[in-house]
Amino acid sequence: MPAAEPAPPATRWLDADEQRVWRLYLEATQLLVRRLGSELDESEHDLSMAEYELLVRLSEAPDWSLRMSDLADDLVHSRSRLTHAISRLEQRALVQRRSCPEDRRGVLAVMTRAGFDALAAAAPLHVTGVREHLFDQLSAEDVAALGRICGHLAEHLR
Amino acid sequence: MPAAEPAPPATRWLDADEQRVWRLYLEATQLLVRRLGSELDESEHDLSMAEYELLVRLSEAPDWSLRMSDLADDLVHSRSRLTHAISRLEQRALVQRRSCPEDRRGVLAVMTRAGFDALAAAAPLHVTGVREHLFDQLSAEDVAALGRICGHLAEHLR
DNA sequence: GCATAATGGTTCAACATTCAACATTGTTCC
DNA sequence: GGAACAATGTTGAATGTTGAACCATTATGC
Repeated sequence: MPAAEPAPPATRWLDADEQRVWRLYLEATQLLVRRLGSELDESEHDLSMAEYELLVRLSEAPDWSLRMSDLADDLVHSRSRLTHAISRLEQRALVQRRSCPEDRRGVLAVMTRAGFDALAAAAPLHVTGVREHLFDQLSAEDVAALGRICGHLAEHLR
Repeated sequence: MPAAEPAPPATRWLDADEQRVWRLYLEATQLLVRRLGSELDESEHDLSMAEYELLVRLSEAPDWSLRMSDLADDLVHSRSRLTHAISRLEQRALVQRRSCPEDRRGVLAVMTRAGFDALAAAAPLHVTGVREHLFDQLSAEDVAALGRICGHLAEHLR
């Protein structure tokens, strides 16, 4: 007689409340990024939210430059996605590629002056959106809770 | 003399703490959906997370059927996106289209038995992921807070 | 040293999403 | 009843994303 499969542990289903929270989380997140995205889109600034975030990271880095893979990890993007995104920004002269001195496999993404200007031009609109649609909707306690929660989740998932 | 432009209200920038929360929120969310997506992807179940969510909504609807636009709104997807997604699922016979009796503009998406089976097969894995990566990481208070927070945000954005 | 493995990044093709244009049906209001 | 308008879905093209295969370089083990 063949050995029986070990019984898989019973699934711990979500109760009604957990389902509600999970769906609200997905819905709120989708609505938020869609709203911020369309506000940017309808403006004269020709940046997507992903491009905005990318330029923000570069703007904070020494020499406005970061290794491709660091940037990808920061943004939680695949390597491939970052390659394409940087190529598009490079076409538009908002970013340049430079080879990395220490590691000849490496590539540095360097924001140009034009990149900085584009970021600076879009920043007021975008930040206003984040404030209006996120922080203005929440009490100080809830903002603190959101930080704590996302910190836990990110730490677990990283 | 031409009238001066009214001065735009000064941007209320994010302070360091708000920036931290905002980035953690984006990072945690990306990490979470990426993780859940890849767990589904690596399994034998041939469903993306978006397809899973779509089938879930249908599974809860009377007759396993919903109007296209209701489904799109539920999922916070564009009409076009839903059209394409349903077409792909229809190719795979997991969903069917039927015309809507009351409104001849309308189209009903109806889940098939095969669709239900695919959903049921994938559910234990996916639900286990949501529990493990989300609910198991948070205290009961934080889960409640997350629900409250996302409820506020969604209500404001809807 | 040299073979092997691991890392960094790009490429290509498949796939998914968006946007604008369109066709059809419903609604409003005169 | 008919004209304008709104709502529902679809289409096709452009764009963005993914995952696997790939090349070049660096690290590791013997």
